Amino acid sequence: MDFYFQNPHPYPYHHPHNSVSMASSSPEIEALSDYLMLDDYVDHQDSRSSQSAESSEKATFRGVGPRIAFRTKSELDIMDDGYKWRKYGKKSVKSSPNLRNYYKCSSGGCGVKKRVERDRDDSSYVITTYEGVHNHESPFTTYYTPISFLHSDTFACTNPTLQTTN
DNA sequence: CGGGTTTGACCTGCGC
DNA sequence: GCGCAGGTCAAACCCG
Repeated sequence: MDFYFQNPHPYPYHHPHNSVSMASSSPEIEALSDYLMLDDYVDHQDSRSSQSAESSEKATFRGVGPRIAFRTKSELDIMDDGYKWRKYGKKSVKSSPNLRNYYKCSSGGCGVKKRVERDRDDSSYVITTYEGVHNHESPFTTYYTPISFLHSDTFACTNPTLQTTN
């Protein structure tokens, strides 16, 4: 897998009770460390995955949209990002001693998936990988619209396909 | 009873 | 072709 770090992350983590992108008041979430940009064409850089086991994670996860991965220091395996997710699988993968969980967006017609696993090097971190673009607003935005969030330079979304407002 | 989780089986791609 | 590894399915189960 090829990915690289960037900060700040563009994905709309805007849940007030689990606001990873902002100063965290939650004891479980101490700090956001990184987000990872996964891209099929980015193969010129191997900033982190020096193990061959990582690169053996091949294109089986390729699919229907952009992939974004977050690396978050959290004791919680799943983080409420405002969307409803339904777990559909769990696997132990060779590249990590930890289990990997598979989720789909439970909204009808929305095929966005995410994987959640613990960092193989530091199990206090959780790696969450999103694939695809939601074809609907977050249920959360019905009563909380992160307009200022999306318009701020700090949290500007660099990937237009990820913007939740349209 | 409806929706989410669990979990083993199944599918698919890839390397040998 | 075979085996391995990762991803998905789906029936059983759980819980509010």
